[in-house]
Amino acid sequence: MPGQRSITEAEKLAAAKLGGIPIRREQMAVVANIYRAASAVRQHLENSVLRGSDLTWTAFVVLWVIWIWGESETRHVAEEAGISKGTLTGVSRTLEARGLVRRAGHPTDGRLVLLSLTEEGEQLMRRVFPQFNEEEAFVAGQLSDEECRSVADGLRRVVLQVEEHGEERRLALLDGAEPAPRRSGRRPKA
Amino acid sequence: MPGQRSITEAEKLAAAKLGGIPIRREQMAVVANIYRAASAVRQHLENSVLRGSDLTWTAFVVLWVIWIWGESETRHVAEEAGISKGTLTGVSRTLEARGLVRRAGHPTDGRLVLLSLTEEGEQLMRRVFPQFNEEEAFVAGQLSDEECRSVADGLRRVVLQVEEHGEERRLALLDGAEPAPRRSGRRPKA
DNA sequence: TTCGTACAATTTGGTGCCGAACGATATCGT
DNA sequence: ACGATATCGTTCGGCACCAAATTGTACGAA
Repeated sequence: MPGQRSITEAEKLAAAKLGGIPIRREQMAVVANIYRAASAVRQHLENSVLRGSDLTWTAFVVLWVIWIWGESETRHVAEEAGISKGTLTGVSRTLEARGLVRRAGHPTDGRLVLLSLTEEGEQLMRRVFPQFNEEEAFVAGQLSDEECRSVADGLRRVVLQVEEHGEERRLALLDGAEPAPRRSGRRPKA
Repeated sequence: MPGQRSITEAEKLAAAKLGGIPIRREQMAVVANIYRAASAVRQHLENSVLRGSDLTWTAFVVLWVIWIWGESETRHVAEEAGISKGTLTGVSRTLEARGLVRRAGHPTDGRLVLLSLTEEGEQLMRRVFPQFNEEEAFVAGQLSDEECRSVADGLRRVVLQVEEHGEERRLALLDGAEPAPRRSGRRPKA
């Protein structure tokens, strides 16, 4: 994890490198710390409670979504879990092979697949989630309940900003230019 | 990205599933939103400024660290960038192949490798970082400067909590038991 | 009926990324 | 000197993960 040589020092150095071009310091700090915190939290949870049950972060999130919302269509699960449909196909099949998840076709629409927890999956979540939540409490241990609410609210506003205006913003930035291909992944046919 | 069916509803459902076992709601919300925000921000930045320069998030972070701190030993870069040493080996070699990074042996300690930016790498950062920072400002657009500081401070406390007490906490949780192997990755020899 | 279009999940190609094992170098104790 | 030990960076095995291509199902229009 980050050595935290202090972000404000980094800002000064960045400013120097740019020869006076102004930097949005607060916004830079918030983004940097969002990412640091996410890595730290994920790593802590994986290495404490999740590994004990042989679950990756993503696998746990998927189980959690199905647990909470009940039997759901895969595209909804993928969106809620924040992963692509393709990734979910693999993860859900792994979980099915381990007997934690059931995959069933939709009764009337043959295109859909419904995911639900098996009894074993339910038991797992009843056992693991309290431990998970306990560690969530640990990582947030330096924040009061009120501070947690405040931070969570600020982050929610960031998520909403990207969800509501991100696409439009990206289009404006490109301004007609082709979207620039991704380096990795399957190459476009054309 | 997440459909945000509302976290408070999720809490109620989770509470119901646990039959009255109490949940640390605020802490749960803060962790969930840290992760949602991190994904949203990363995705937005990758799909706007980074793809235009054919950089992944990780590659950019690595370049940024070297740019800010100057020629550095790889283990420091890895820690600061929040990735493992093994990952850095691959990333830095890719960047070297693209002419953005130089890799040099340490003059007196033969085990070390020093990373620095080439002139081309410097130019790239002078060009890309302002765009990057502009998008950082965009994603934080719904927060005032003061709110940014407050959120960043809260997140910093989370990071510090994990850095300072995470290891000890994990050991206490295991309480003597073997650390439980990871599902993926190379198998232990024993 | 039979297209064509829309939309579902899956397959595929390729990088990201972690952590155990490994090989090379440095350092300390004797 | 010289082996034991620590500490680099690298290699390697394997899942995560995205986005394009593909395959399969549904459904309205001709």
